[in-house]
Amino acid sequence: MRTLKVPEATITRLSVYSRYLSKLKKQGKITISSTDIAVGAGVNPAQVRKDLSFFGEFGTRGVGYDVDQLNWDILKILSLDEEWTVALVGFGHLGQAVTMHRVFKERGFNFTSIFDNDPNKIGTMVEGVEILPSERIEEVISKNKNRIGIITVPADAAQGAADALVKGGVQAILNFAPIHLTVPQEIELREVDLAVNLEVLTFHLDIQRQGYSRPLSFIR
Amino acid sequence: MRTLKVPEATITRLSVYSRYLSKLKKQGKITISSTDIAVGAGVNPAQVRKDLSFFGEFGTRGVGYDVDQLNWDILKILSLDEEWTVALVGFGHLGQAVTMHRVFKERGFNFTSIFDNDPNKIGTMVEGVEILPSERIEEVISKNKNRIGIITVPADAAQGAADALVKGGVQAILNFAPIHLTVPQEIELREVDLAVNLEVLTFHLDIQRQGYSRPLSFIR
DNA sequence: TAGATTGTTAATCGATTAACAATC
DNA sequence: TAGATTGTTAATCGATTAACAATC
Repeated sequence: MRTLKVPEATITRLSVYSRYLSKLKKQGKITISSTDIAVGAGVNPAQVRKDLSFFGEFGTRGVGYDVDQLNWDILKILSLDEEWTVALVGFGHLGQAVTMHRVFKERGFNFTSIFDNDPNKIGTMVEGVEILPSERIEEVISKNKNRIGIITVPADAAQGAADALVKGGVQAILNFAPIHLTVPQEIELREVDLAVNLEVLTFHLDIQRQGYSRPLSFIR
Repeated sequence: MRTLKVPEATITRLSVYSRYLSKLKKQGKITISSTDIAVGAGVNPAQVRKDLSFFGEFGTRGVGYDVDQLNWDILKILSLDEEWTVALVGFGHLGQAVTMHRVFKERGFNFTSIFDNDPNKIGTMVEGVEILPSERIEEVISKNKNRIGIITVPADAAQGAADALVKGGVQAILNFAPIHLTVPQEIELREVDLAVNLEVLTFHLDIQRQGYSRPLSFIR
């Protein structure tokens, strides 16, 4: 077994490259250079080649990469050559946004378990899936064999949702609630914080007022 | 003027610390150590102290930090001591999720311009704000003096939305569309990619199958 | 004074990028 | 062969963390 040290950032970029390649394919493009991928993804060309080099050789020197082939290779690396069934806890606005999000469908994610505690929502069908109360998370998740859980509940309910998901047997959690969750070591946890991203902007906008200069690395 | 090299990651963590401090304050906690902040934010204690050190000295040796004071100090650093008015383009599920999101209200963000091209939505009021067609972005943004724009339209409409926001005079853009946008250098751009975050999880879950080992830095 | 905890330096660690040989 | 572009090494750059003096 090869042992590689793949940076987390490499994985996120591979996902971006792949989506850009899908788009290029629709446009009928056959081959592409690392420079062009870099432009599409907003990164350095050397970065693109380095990222790919963790997983093998995918291009042809002097020529570039085959758009379709490279896309498939990356999808394979990301394990997107299989179908994934996902559980979602919290069918509020954010939960609805996630389940309906075009990009998740396009990339083969299937929401097979949906939970919410609103009595008006429980029992409702969402694209063939019944909304269930969160007390049934453990039971239903393990029945449906969901390996990934997405949390879109308010902050104060998020840890409870995570605990239930873990009990039900998920191996990975994507948390959108604005709170840091504690999960067992072996569970993959990824936290996406909407407010933080907005607050990084406010920091930068008033940077002159406060007299902090930006590091060179911020300059695009 | 002091010249500091503040890592982008420091800013995101400050935002997380601040939210955790708000929570602690509600719980009646008066002082806190860097170790406890670190636990709440899921980072290293040295990291917390280092992050703060870019901006000054906020604690008392041997004692710790005053919860409320530190929170205000961080809010000041992030420029959250002022009100921010925000423009949103795309009032689909994701746009609704963002405007309704509790955390944005709590942190003082005010959506004063909302755009969507759905004829059924145009003219509708959302908490006192009328939904307008996106051809009016430039005009309305500059009238409302929005400095920040949030993009929650589908990928193929995102660049157009960004261009209009820039023409209207926004200084920062938060992009949720799954595509890399091109904006003038002086515009702060932050891209939050929902699909990417899910695909990082699928990569990790099938890592054994493929035989890639995870770097030590991944181990929590 | 003893114990606790900050603020900061220096070491470590990791990620990005430039450069270039390999090769189509 | 000349031009183009990859794959990879080595250098650079930046971020994290350990350690400890300062000090409450």
